[in-house]
Amino acid sequence: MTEAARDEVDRLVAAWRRERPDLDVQPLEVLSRVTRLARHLDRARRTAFAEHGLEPWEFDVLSALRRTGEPYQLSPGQLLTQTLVTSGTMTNRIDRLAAKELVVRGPDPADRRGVLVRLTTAGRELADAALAGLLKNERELLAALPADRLTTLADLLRTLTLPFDIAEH
Amino acid sequence: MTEAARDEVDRLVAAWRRERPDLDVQPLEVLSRVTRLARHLDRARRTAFAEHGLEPWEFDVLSALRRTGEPYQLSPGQLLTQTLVTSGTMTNRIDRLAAKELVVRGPDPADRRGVLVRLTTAGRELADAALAGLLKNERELLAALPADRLTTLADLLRTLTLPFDIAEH
DNA sequence: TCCAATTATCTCGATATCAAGATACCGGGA
DNA sequence: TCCCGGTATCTTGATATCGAGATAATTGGA
Repeated sequence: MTEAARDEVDRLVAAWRRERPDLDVQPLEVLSRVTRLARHLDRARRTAFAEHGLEPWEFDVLSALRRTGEPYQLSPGQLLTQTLVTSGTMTNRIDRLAAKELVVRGPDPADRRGVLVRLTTAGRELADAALAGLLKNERELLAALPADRLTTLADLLRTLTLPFDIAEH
Repeated sequence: MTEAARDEVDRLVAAWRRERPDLDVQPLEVLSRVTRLARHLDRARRTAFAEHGLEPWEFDVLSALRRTGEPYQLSPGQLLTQTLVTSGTMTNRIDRLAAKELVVRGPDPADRRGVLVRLTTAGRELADAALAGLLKNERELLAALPADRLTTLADLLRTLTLPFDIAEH
């Protein structure tokens, strides 16, 4: 640990230790980094998707449908739990994606309250192209760590996300 | 690995492996978890801060000023780099915090283009109270991991955030 | 069969955010 | 001294998001 560079969170934590030496601010070492990294990732993704004329939120929805497999359809409610947005937001998103003809909305034959959102061919192709670009981009961001360290990191993060994912059934 | 529970990202990755076995989706194991965890954290923080009548964005700004130490003031530009928002957003935030008399805006004696944002006494007290609540809350979220694992996690995350923090000087 | 509680989706108003451009000021060089 | 690129902040217009409530259909029990 002789010459590892300090990041913004190191500075943040040092500042708190100086100002509030009475508090244990260790949680920030992990959680502030998670928040800040997510923010940076958002920006990086925005640029990556722009090559395909897509916004991050559009990819969120299209990719959820794409990885479901044939016939590439889900209810708005299922899309909610995967994308962590509210129902009003999802309605709005589906409207806009339908206007671009990347998805179509159809009735659910089994439940007349329900709706099924299905990927069009154009939507599927776009999702596939954008995914390839995303993975290429993210692989570069992760190149700083060897594969076994990435596995460790993924495992540690899973421990933290698990309670949330269980809480929502 | 006999009975560890699967989280939402495990399902997501499994779905991609089934649909696109030709792609290496390992990056998602790390980065999707970061994004989703950040989202969950946002919500948890929102609830924690609500006890003090604060929004997360308000704490972002107040805490940056608080940890700077006496006289608790920074320029809008310095606040930008710490909170990762755009300048228009920061102007708006300062306006609203000033309206609630949690900060005051004053001229920078050394640069007439500049502005200095300073915490009021009410702002400082609120920041201190909210920080204590935040740490209590986040410690619970991290209780699932022992201290040495948290250190490992923080180190791994630092490796990923470092390039971003360096890029912006 | 009927009713109440639950579920699924959508509507609407308020608001925070971003991107791009405007304004004002600084500092160095000719 | 004058200019000019660079810097600091603010303004504006467009837009995505949230939260709360509305609507409609389902389910299970009396």
